[in-house]
Formats: sequence, C-alpha cells, structure tokens
Amino acid sequence: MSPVRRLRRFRRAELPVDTVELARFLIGKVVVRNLKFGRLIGRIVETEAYPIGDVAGHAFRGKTPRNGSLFLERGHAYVYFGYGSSFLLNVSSERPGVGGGVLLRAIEPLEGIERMVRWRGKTKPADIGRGPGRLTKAIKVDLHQDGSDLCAPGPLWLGATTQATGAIGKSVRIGLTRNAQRLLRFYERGNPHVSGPKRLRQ
DNA sequence: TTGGCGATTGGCT
DNA sequence: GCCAATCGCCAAT
Repeated sequence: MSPVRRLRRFRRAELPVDTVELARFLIGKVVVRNLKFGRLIGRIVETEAYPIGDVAGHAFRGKTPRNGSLFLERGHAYVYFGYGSSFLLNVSSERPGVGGGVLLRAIEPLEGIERMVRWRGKTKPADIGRGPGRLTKAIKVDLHQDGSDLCAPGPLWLGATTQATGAIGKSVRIGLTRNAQRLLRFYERGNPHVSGPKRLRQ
C-alpha cells in the first residue's frame, strides 16, 4: 500500500474508444468514491472486457431497462445485481448507442481502508476488494450509481495517480460458459488483490 | 406465468 | 476445492 499522489480525474477524451483497450488501460488506474464521511480510493488491478457482439456480454441481446447504461458514451457506470447477492460495477466502453462494458473485478485499497473493512465485515486484508461483488461492497456501490458519469466530479469517478503499474497479464474471463475461450481478462501480475485461482494471477 | 440460469460469495471439507 | 444460497432476468410455455 502506498500514499495516493497527484490524484487527478480522467477527461472522457483520455479513455480509449474500444472496450478491450479500455479494459487494459484501466489496470493501475483508480476508482474514487466520495461519501459524506470522506473519500475511498481503490487501485484497479483486474478487469474484464465485454466487447461489441460478445455473447457473454449483457449488451448482446440489445438495450433493455436493465442494461441501458452499457449503451451510454464510454465512461459511465453500469451496475447490476447478480446471483441474488452481489452488485457488479462496469464502465461503459463504446460510442453512444453502442453496447459494451468493462467489468471491474478487483481493487487494491489505497485510501479509506478502515471504512471498507467495516462494510465488508470480517475478512483478510487482501480480500477487501478481491472479486467484483466484494469490490462494490467495499466502496459502497449499488444500483444508485447505475448510469452515473465516471468522468465528472461527483460521488464516483475514475482517475490516475503517479504510482507505476506493474506487468499486465492477460487470461480467459472468470465464471463464464458462453464465449469463455477469449483472452479478455487483464490484471496486474502477482498483485495479491487480484481474484481467481493462482494460475490466473501470475 | 414459469423454470432455468448466471460477469458470485462465504462457509465448510 | 466444493457447494448451497439467493433472486432478477428472459426465453419458452
């Protein structure tokens, strides 16, 4: 864990206009959650791309009330409730009207760790933001944030610090049955906050 | 109207 | 590592 230096929010123009490129780009960047009590910051260490035409993606069958945020211009939040238990946070990733998203699968806590631990309950430090459902629980994200602009000042946004990013690994995505063979998962190699089995973390 | 299933988690072996 | 819990979505009835 290291102090957060020279934190700045992204302008939308800085985000790649392509789902897979954005998924890779976001490794090592940070997600900032502003709450009444203060600020929570997590460093993104694992993502998955759900590009245009991907049968495993929620945008595949077209726009519905549930997945509408995936069709917003890149840099908006798409949050959904999965498996009857967890909220999952995505970043919309294509042009307006085109469906695509990047799932944020894991963060390394940088700021507000005590608060994250309180909301997560009893857990190992490495597990605070390790997994997409744990991540949202740690930074208090739910359906209220669905559709919000992550490139605007406000309760939830994406940014960068000066901290260097380690080697980036690439693998199959986790937990899929359809279209499971494509290498669309990105992660910082060896980072203990990355989810999945050991072979998918190194 | 209904049944199967999923971008998961936590507890137990 | 395995498995049950949990519930909204959607395709098929």
